[in-house]
Amino acid sequence: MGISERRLREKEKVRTAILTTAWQMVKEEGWQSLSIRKIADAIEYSVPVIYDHFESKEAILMDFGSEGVRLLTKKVQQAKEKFADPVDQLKAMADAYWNFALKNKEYYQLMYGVGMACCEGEKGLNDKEGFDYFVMESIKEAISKSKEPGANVCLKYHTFWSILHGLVSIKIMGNSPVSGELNKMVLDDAINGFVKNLG
Amino acid sequence: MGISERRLREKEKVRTAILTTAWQMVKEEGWQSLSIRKIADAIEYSVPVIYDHFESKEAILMDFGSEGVRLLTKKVQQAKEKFADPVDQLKAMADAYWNFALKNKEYYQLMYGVGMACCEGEKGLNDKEGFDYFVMESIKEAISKSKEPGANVCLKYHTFWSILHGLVSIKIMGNSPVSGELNKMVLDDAINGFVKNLG
DNA sequence: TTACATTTGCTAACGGTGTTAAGTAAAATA
DNA sequence: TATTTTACTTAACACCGTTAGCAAATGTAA
Repeated sequence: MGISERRLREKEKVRTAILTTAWQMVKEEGWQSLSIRKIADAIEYSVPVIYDHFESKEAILMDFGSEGVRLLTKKVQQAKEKFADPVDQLKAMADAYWNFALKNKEYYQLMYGVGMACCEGEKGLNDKEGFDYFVMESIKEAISKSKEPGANVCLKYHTFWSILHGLVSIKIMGNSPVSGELNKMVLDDAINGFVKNLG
Repeated sequence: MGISERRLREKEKVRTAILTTAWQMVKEEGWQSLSIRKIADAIEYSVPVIYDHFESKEAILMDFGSEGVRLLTKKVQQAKEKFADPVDQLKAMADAYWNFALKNKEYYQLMYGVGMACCEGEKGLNDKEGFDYFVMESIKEAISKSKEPGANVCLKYHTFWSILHGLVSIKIMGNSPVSGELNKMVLDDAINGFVKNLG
């Protein structure tokens, strides 16, 4: 009796439809204008059907949030793996982070609440396990080879991340009268300063 | 005939009541739960009265946004004036920025869209004239005394600002498992790195 | 003082939101 | 065939920002 299997498959189809429709809307009109009712309308089901698949609107957002974290982590890891030297790794990871954020503005906004309310308090930046680990690994290695091998790795990681997040946030909010080129220069300048300051 | 004056005064009183009530609500429950209807209820007027004083809800937000910019600029200016050396000025301004943001989380959120939607596109970071000027002045002076007097002031300013904004945003979103102390250390570390990298 | 005009504030609505209770019709099970 | 379960819908609840239309109070002019 593959009936229940078929049913499960069809249920999964609806779930996927919800997510792809929602994503399309967000890409077209931004997070602001995403609504349960519009999704329901687009997938040609009534509103409560959505609540059979997601507990709330926020649950849908969290789904995208996790996806964003996954994608970012992967990109950063791939960038890191291309180099053996820890400083090269840090520079590559910074670049990867920057590229991800600008190519996936909507993900980044949701993940870190840039210009929007995101997964209130609970999640957000927490389960970024992966990014922090990859970066700290490289920092630790770089520090151990430096003049100050006793430097605080966690502190340095936070500095690194702050620089990246600040740059990205400002760029995404789009009020900086600065061109994309200059922005890339700012990134390189900031990361160079960071690396030099490692010792 | 001071009648129209009295009327103007009373109108101003209502306007003030709207703003102080709104601010109190934001302080207590955050920007999310601010609503025109709740304000009307609290000031004991009907809803349309609010539209006699503000064109829209966003106009109220913008009012707070301008106020925030004014306050931040003032704090930064005062911090700068305490020192003559440009590097000391930069450090003092960074501290002032940091302190303002953490003591006035709600203002900062509104001004730069941290964890919320703010004055869409139009304003936001733009009319920050003052902060950018003060910082660039110090940077210019610091650079002229340095080994690389030809460095790009605008680029350096953006690096400076990115570091601050990143740090503040992460702290405000509250997902960093980092104590206030370490955060202050991160700030000092990042600004030190920035200054060293000026040349 | 009367007649008109302006201001002031209200009620009630429009169209939107997330969420849920209650009911129907179809399908699976006994 | 009768009963239970599932899938799905309609309709509501309680909000939201915004605005049209109206009543009462006030100011101005004749």
